[in-house]
Amino acid sequence: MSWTDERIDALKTMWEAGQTASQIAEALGGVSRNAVIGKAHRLGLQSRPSPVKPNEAAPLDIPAEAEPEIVAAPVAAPASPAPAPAPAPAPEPVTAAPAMAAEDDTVENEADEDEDEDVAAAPVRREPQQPVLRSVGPGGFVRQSPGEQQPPSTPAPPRRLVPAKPSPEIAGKTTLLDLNDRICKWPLGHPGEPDFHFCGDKVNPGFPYCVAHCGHAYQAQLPRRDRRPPPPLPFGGPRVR
DNA sequence: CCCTGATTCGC
DNA sequence: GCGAATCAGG
Repeated sequence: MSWTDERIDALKTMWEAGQTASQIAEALGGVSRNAVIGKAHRLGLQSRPSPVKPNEAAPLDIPAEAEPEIVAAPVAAPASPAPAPAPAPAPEPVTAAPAMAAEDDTVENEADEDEDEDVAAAPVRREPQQPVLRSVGPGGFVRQSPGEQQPPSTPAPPRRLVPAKPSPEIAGKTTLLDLNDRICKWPLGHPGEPDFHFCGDKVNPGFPYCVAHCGHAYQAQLPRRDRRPPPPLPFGGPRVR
């Protein structure tokens, strides 16, 4: 399995969204957690708080007390409830699938679609290989253990595979696949919901978000006694169920 | 033990 | 460049 542009892009997005290397590896399929980490580093992606790196304190000069240090605000940073990837797309179904789409990795699509669906209305760009996003609960990830995955013993779908159909609500919105280095990755809505999408505005250069959302994600670090108790609203409020 | 990311180093 | 092996903290 090689690092195609799509896979690299997915890696970047998920890494920046706060997914763990394991989750990313599982979502991409065909790569190990180590491979994801190695690739992320080679790409120069910024390290997220590592359990093993106590953070190298700058031994150089500490006198700069003039400006308030900018830190990522954990409250507003949309790091935790990132889009949870769908089950691993079963990279190489070794069992000869009869007459499947040849070129691309096929999305796992157990939902049987009948043919008369009209998908032409959605101008949303679709990559067949991209894992479908799914999530559970407020801020919770879906971790799928190997045991609960689709048994590979049923790899021969009797029906033709149809690319996952994005919901009508997502039409025209910025989806995961639309993300790149230039557009705001601030999530709107909740992963797994039909209209979950991203801000999509032009980024504040050097940041993953637009100027407005940078204002949410990055806040001046105040002295402790002046801090407000952080409102736990990572994504604009708990999911209503 | 499990998890995590970082790093190394042979390929 | 890639990723398994290894390390080390939680």
